[in-house]
Amino acid sequence: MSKKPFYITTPIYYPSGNPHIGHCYTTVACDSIARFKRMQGYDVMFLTGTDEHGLKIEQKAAEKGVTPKEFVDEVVEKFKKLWKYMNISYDRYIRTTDSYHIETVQKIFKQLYDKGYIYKGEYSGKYCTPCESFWTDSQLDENGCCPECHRPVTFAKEEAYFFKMSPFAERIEKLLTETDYLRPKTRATELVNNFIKPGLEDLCVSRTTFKWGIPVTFDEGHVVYVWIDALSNYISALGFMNGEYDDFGKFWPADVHMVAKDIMRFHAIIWPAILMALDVPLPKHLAVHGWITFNGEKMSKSLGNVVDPFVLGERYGCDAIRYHILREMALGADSSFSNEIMINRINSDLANGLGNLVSRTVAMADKYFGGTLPAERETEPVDDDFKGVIINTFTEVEKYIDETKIKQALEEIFKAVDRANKYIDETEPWKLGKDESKKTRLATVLYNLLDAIRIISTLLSPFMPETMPKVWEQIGAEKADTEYSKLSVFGILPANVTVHKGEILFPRIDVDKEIEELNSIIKKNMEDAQSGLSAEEKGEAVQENIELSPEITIDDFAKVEIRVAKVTACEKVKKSKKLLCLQLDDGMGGRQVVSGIAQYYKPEDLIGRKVQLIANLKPAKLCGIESNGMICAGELADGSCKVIFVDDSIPVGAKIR
RNA sequence: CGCGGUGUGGAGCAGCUAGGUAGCUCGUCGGGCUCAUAACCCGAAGGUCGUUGGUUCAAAUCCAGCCGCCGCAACCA
Repeated sequence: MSKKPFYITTPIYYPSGNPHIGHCYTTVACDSIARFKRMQGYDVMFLTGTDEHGLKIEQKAAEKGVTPKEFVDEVVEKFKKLWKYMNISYDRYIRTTDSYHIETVQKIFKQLYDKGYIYKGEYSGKYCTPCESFWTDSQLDENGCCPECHRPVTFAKEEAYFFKMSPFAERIEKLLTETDYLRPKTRATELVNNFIKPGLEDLCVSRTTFKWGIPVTFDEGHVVYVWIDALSNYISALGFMNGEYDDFGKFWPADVHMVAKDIMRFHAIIWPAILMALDVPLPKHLAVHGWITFNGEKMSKSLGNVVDPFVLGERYGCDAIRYHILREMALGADSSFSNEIMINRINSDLANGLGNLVSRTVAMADKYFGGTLPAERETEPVDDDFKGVIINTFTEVEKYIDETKIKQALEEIFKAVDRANKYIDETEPWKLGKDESKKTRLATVLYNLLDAIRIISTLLSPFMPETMPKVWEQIGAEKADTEYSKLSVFGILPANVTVHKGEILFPRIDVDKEIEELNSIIKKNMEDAQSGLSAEEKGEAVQENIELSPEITIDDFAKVEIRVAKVTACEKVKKSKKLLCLQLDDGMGGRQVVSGIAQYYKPEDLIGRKVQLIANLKPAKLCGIESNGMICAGELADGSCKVIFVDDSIPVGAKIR
């Protein structure tokens, strides 16, 4: 009987920086499912990897003065190191710089071209030279200017290849709304309304503005842009259109692609479209999860709250980290990673619940029987309910795993832990231990507990692969006792099982003390990050600017008219997150300016203050509101900005030069 | 009138599709127990289920309006 295949993937991560806890999230989840499926007897292919092309990598490498390949090689090693540390059992690691992947991408590109799904297009008048970017008609702003820098676009005859999306719109809509491809399905309407109903736009799939990518074979100068390059890793890794592997027939279509919500769109719309164009079956499920937030805030390097997985692992063990991540993860929703929640979870579930259960059970077997139970039994009615609950756990967990609901699966397992702790209270083994005539009953109770722990720990082993073997050692379970087929049967451990008292599995953590220490680590990281950032980035930014901005003459400068203006009124632009609408007294009758600083200033912070106004800037509309000029602000390293206020002694309308 | 989601005891959530005693985890308080990692077990307190109105014998659950929060789109002139 051949094993049934199961194919699960993480996204391929973009190695422009070091891996962090966010990367762990998806990967640990996939790893757990992969391990579970292996335990169930599936032939599992678990794929992860890195998406190594693109402009950003090219730039980062240039900053460091190394080649792009050298740059990614280094980061990839860090990813692999982290996965090893987190016990990630991937079967294959794909790098988009691997030659076989390049081969596949080039062939896919060519095939889609030959089939007519990819065509060569031109941007006539839709190229922004300073941004080196192409824009489609609908991307341009109200004035037909570049949506990034809002300078006029040129009629440069840049050419690019496009992938036709529209032929697949209907099928994709059905895929999203009528099948259970998307998990959770709640976001399907959002996708359909935002992207499919307005009409799917053709996708730009090649670039000529950077070199670090897979060359288009039949058109020199063009490089395959991210979509086809990155997404097709899921099939190139199986040997689709390349000679490296021969697993496509076996493992495709994928059972689960797991991704975070920010790249849901690409996997929900673009990837199916590419596959449809290739006439290849679609993957079965796309499991989307949220982001890790830290104390309620989105994780961000500039905030310094990026948790280093290695630091956490050192402190609590990587299984505890894995458990917390998995236990908090809900499909679709964000999950919090505050120190307090994490520590409390580790304490209550792992230390007090599971760890203590193992500890007290083994300790009693040790204390009352010297470690080895006598084989005689004496059952009582209370045992039946207990055994029933434990055995039932298996069915529930299996069901949840098939639905990619890891959180619920873990909840189910820990219900069993609670039930076992309660069983100890029901049976009061410490009383039995004092009565010589009840030794047989006592042995029965302890045996039931040990066998329950056998089931619980086996079910948990895909999630906490490092610790569960230690449990087996303690309860005297042999490898054969922990087989999947024995999870639904009670009484697998030998009747005269011998326990081995061992180390504490999950030490209880002193919450207050620990949080204090973590906070100081975070604080230190933040300081390091800030000093590191500002030194590094400032230096580089200055250099870059000198290189990038061409020299201008005094005449050029004279074209810019900067004047002092006073903010007379200010309000937030409704329905916009970033915009403030300012009324300015410019000494020329007043004007209205819209500025993207709402995240940093409240309207009342600005009213009455004097600012620098670029007075002769061409008017534009933002969110439908007219803006006549702009006010000057300084940009900080973290992307925020500070308005440059003017000394009150300078009169309104004064020209700055 | 851009699109979608969400608002439930101190915190985090389930319940809402198929209306009918409001449930779970953590926390708090009280009790029990002592095998165990100050762990475990039992019990209690604590909720106008965002708000207003409607449908109904009956609404957290259906409908409409309003308010708040989040996401997407848009948006840093």
